[in-house]
Amino acid sequence: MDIEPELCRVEDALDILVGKWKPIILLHLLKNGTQRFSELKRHVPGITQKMLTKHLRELEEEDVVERVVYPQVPPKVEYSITEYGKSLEPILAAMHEWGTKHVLHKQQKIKQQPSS
Amino acid sequence: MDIEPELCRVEDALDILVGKWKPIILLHLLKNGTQRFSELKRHVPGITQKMLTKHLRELEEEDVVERVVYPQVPPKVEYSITEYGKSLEPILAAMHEWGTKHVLHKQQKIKQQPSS
DNA sequence: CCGTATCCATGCCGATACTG
DNA sequence: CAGTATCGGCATGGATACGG
Repeated sequence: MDIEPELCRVEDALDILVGKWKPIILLHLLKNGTQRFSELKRHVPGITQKMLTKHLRELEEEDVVERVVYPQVPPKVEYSITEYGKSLEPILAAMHEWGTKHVLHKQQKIKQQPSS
Repeated sequence: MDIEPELCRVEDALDILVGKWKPIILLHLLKNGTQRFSELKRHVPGITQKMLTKHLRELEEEDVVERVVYPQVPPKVEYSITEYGKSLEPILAAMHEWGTKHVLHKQQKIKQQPSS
């Protein structure tokens, strides 16, 4: 470990990952491979079309996701993780492991703070 | 790998880490141990008092940082990482490694997009 | 089916001034 | 020294309606 804060390159990855639905979108694409817009929308419950479009565009801009449009009626658009995007998986994995390991901590806290 | 998106626990860690100055603050506390408010302010160039206070309070709220006040004049307040907070280090390390490994990718992009 | 456009609420963050 | 108070800009994200 022992990361020099001055040379810290932590922000770059964070910038890509931050966004309300971005992690889940990426995990879906990582696990299930290529997905259509409507498939993603179904699998990410609660997300609106606007946000899904926006996040996908941003991830595309970062070269993390690839977008392929099939010029046909009705339209068909497929999204997939790029090789570059796959390099983010260790980070997601680290966060996921941390999250599963520390669910208890969170539950303890809720006990301490009795609801109104 | 192969994280089930449905059981995804990625957001918890992310919520703690997200904030303009939080990663650098944590990195400093991890590397240099206990630090006074003014020390942190010096070592995090550009941060305002307000943001430093705010972020530290939020990290404290998450049990990631501990705050110790010495009741004396002039005031002295020391901050340090908790054991729980240290568990975040692998995540920071993963992001840092990713960042250093992919600086080049970013530079390539800038070349492709000639400035105005 | 895969988007845009618009409106709007909230929150993050900076700048600045003030305090025990 | 270590904060708090106030103001204001800007980005994020939700709701909804519309379009090719």
